[in-house]
Amino acid sequence: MAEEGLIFHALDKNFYQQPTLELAVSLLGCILVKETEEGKAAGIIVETEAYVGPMDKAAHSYNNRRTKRTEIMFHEAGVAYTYVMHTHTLFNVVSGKKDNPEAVLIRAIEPVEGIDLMVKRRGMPESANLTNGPGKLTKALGINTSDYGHPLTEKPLFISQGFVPESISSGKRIGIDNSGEARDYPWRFWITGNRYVSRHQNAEKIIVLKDVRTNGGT
DNA sequence: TTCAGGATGCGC
DNA sequence: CGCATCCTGAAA
Repeated sequence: MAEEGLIFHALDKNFYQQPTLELAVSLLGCILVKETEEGKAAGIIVETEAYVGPMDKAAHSYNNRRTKRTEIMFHEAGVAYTYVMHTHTLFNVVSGKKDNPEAVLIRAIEPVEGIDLMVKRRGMPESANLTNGPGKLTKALGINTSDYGHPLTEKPLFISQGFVPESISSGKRIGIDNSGEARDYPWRFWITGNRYVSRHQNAEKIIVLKDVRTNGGT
């Protein structure tokens, strides 16, 4: 029940200084943590998508489009990019060098702490449905547009070192069918077989990483 | 499977 | 103003 007392340690700025596609992979297995007055909630990142700035028609920052909303994507890596789509908040990790508007969308997490709080916020019993989508996980964690621009190296919203996935799959991104050729880029990544992944899709490629990398570590 | 909800940006 | 969108839950 009460999985309390887990200690999370925020990854430092250097972690985010890797190319966006690599960061999207490295984030898998890391822990996303949000603390509020209601309590702490955290989950393992199990699904990501890369959005690679000016040359990616699916990115908000395509063609260096710079608006009040996309402004934070031009910031140096390691801050939060939140925005509202329809009635849901989506959470991205800004990546790339300063003035390179790139980001990684967090699409799903696996709860590890504060599950009761997530159940309460989502208004439904515990199941994979709690956090298996980009709009669902923000609601479960209490992430909203007030987190826009927040450095992910600091409380109350941060990313901690976590686990090293044994296998990562990649495929086309979700929900970007009107983005021309970018539609087919295999820039979606997920932990192979994880039950919190938002949608089933045949992997174009499976990378077995066990013993090949360390996760956010030294 | 379809569809509305309703924030945000952008073109007309 | 009208329309599209990195989505979700409910209805059919």
